[in-house]
Amino acid sequence: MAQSNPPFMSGVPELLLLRLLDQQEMYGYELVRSVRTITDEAISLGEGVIYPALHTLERSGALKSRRKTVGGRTRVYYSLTGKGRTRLEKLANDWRRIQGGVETALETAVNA
Amino acid sequence: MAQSNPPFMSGVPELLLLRLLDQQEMYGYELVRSVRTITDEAISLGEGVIYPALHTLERSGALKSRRKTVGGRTRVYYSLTGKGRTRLEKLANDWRRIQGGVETALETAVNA
DNA sequence: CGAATATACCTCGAACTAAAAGGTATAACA
DNA sequence: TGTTATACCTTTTAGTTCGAGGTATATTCG
Repeated sequence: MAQSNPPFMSGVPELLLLRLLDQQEMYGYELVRSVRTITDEAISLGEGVIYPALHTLERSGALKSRRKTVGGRTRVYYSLTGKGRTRLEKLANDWRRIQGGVETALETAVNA
Repeated sequence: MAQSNPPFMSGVPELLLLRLLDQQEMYGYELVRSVRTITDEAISLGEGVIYPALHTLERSGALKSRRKTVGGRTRVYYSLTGKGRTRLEKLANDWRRIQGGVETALETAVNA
């Protein structure tokens, strides 16, 4: 019945968001730019990725939010919960494991 | 009309296959185990990923194949073409770029 | 003043990848 | 003889991300 695991490479957008929000609270529109900036332009996530991800993370209890009106515009600021911090640790470890695997593959000569 | 780019993280299975086949010709069933081995168990790709990927790569001209019968069993050996080598370079660069981006994000402190 | 751009939120549909399961067939081993 | 290992393959499903679109207010510039 094809009970599928998530693709092994996925979760990077989530990882980046959690990492950024672990350092300071931010709002969605700000995160769009911050992701691009902090990854040195290597990764660019559109609003169509960021907003749904934030909602999912909040629903899962990894983030909490509060609305704040600044100069007539409403912003939704997100920050990490304890659960979110745990999740961040897990995803960071997963990533490092994958990354190490790929690196080994790219650098190791296959000695038959 | 939603002409979507491939997800930015993808192409790792393809990268691993090209990398392995750049070193020596191999057949599908062998690659299933080699991927697991060379990535130090970090990445495991099933046959449902490997075989379709090989076919796609061959169709695109990155791989060429030859059949070889060994002990009553037919194996399809794949090896890189020039095009495949170019593709490997590209994917390896893409990967390093992404990897660097994530690493920076994980390690950089956000100084407001 | 009016128009264009920037800020800020959001959703929906399509595209793409990868996972799992299932299917065939031969050989080896117990 | 039956089970496990080798070796190929496809199809279905699930999951993620992408792009396009939609709303609304503020600012900037001609």
